[in-house]
Amino acid sequence: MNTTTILSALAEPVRLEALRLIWDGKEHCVCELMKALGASQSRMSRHMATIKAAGLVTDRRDAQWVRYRRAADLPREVVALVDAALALPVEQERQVA
Amino acid sequence: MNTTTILSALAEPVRLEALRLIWDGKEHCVCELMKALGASQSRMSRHMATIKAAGLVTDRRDAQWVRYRRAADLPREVVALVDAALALPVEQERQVA
DNA sequence: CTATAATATGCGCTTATGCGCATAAGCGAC
DNA sequence: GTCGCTTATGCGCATAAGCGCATATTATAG
Repeated sequence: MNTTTILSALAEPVRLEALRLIWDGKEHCVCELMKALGASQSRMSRHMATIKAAGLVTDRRDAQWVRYRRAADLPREVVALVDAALALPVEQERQVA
Repeated sequence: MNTTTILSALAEPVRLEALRLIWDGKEHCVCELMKALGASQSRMSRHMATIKAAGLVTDRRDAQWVRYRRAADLPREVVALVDAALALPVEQERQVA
């Protein structure tokens, strides 16, 4: 459990919005998240890897899908941090034009 | 008020520890912080600028010192976030040898 | 004025981050 | 085996972040 790693994982709009979706405790595949957030496949996959490396989610192979879900038994301090981050205003992605 | 900017400001050990010191509401000069955290002068100065840009602290000239203090009237969601971040374990800086 | 102290900043450098593209890998259906 | 779908990853590139060094800036004291 690494404080900076967790905070860095939160400090990116796509990752934070992915966490918002995942925070419901249900399973979400990468394809769902990438569509919901408008991210490319590789981009989404790597962001999920970052969130997973921070320990905030777990993943599970299910046929051709990988199901991500909120990690169980997270320390309450970590849950409080993520909750607090999700309480901040949503950010829009920078548009190109 | 920018969510990612705030989270990025927290996602660095020296900045987070500086915030811990500053979070007491009292004024702290850069020289105090750099000594307390073992950071060089320019490093500390820039980190404080980052925290200030995120809106978490304000500064004030006082003779040759610049006094930083926790920003007043922060939205309660932001205060909750910083509190939650400060509740996580302190990180030690990577030592060279 | 000079000297000293505290802080900010321009510069160059190194490293980290984020991205798309292409491809590999995993899995089910056939 | 092949095909199709989903996900991960190697690669190259562009940009951002972080740092030290030196110097500029701001202020006090004498």
